[in-house]
Amino acid sequence: MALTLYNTRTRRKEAFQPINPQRVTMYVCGPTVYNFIHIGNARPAVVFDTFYRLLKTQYPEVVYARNITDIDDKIMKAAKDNQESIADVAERFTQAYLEDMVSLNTLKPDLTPKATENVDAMQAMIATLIERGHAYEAEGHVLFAVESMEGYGKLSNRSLEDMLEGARVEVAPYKRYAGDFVLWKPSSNDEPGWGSPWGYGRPGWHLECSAMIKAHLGDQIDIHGGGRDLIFPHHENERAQSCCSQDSEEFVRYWMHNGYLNIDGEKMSKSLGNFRTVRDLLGQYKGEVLRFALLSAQYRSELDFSKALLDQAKASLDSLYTALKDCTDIKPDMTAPMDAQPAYKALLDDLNTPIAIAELHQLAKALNKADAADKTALKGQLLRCAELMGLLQAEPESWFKDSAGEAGISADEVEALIAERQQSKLDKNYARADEIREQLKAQGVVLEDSREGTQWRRE
RNA sequence: GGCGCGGUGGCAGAGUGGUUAUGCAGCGGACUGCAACUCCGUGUACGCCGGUUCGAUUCCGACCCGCGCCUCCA
Repeated sequence: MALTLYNTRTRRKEAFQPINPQRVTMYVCGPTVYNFIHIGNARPAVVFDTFYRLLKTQYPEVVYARNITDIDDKIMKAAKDNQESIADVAERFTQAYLEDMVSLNTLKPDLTPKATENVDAMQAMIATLIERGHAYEAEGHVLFAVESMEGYGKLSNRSLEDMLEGARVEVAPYKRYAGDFVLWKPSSNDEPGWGSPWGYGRPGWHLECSAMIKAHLGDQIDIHGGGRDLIFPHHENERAQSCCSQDSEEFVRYWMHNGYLNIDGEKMSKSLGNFRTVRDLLGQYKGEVLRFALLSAQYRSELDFSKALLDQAKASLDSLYTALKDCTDIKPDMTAPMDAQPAYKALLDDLNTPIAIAELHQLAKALNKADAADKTALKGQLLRCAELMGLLQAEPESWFKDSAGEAGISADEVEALIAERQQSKLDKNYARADEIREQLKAQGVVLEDSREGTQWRRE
């Protein structure tokens, strides 16, 4: 089965052909740790995690790196505002991020490089760029000279003239050319920094990814991912740094960018302030619900974030888990080949998760209707297809009985009321039985009677 | 000003030059003490106007509307 994906650089879908089929490399831009991540930040984490899972089914080794930007002016500001050290702020939000990633059921990347641990590699790259005539020093800064690179702007599909025409930024006086960007900038004594041939200072934002890719993955990688808003300037500049510091026209084979998460039709962003943190949402919804919602649209599309979206995600998962709950005693066959699975094929086509999810529903429906003999295979197919998307990995029992956020009525209390209701039913006291049903319903607990007894679940 | 994306049934969201997913919600039915779950049935929607075509939601052109990047941002 061939994997195809949309390459931002060429602006079309291409068959995926890794540089080395024995070892596929993928780098995704992680967070700048100055705050909790918002649900929009979670989208690339979930999308590329799914892509990572998919790649692992096709290649013997996949090396996935997702960085942590732990030195940045925004972190410095947060530290100042909170009267905390920069290291403490970075550490605190790094831990929070990793916890959020666990809640969203993302696999741990193979590498999680931190900017502050790779300053040497960054300085080495700066030195090379200066040596090769692509960078220059000015007033304590080192700047990348964009005019020195043929093809600058190729990734984001824009020309230097066009960019400057619409420019809304003031041009620093020490720049030779308005579009030049910072590789190294000076720090004052009370600011964090490192000694360097260009003075005490700190790296520019774009540099860390270039340097860490080179240091940890090599001169060329297969896939580089991130949100659409990183295409320019971040990835354009990364490309400039990497390509110009070595003799290669491209250092990334496939650039992949996810679309925005919107709120009321507008991009969710920290600067607009219209965001919801993952942390906050986890108080009301399980991580799997958030994950499902993020995968309910194809990754390049915009996705409108709303309560309705999450409620629908929850309802869909309830329906899928119901199918699993009803065959808890069936041992799934997890060995059948995946190649023919429609859900798998859909994912191989540029990660078409909406179709893959639709196929999950088809499998669940087939499972509900199947004879006992067929359930083993169908349950296995459902679980394996879902696993590719990081879904349906919980026990149905806990899915339905664990509460999402604040604990409501306890399981023991529910069981006690069910017992009382059972007795009421035996006594033909249906009024009391219905009263208990209503009482539990009001507390978010639904009862389901069957021949085998009464089951319950939280809504 | 430059570059780019999108407008699909009540909502979400795929897809296709002709047989028009999927989920949620709704409606009818089976099942049920009641209910839930499940199952069965039920919805010809593709912004507007032209063009190409035997046939367009799908291709081409104009238009309208929304959004994004060009500044930190996933």
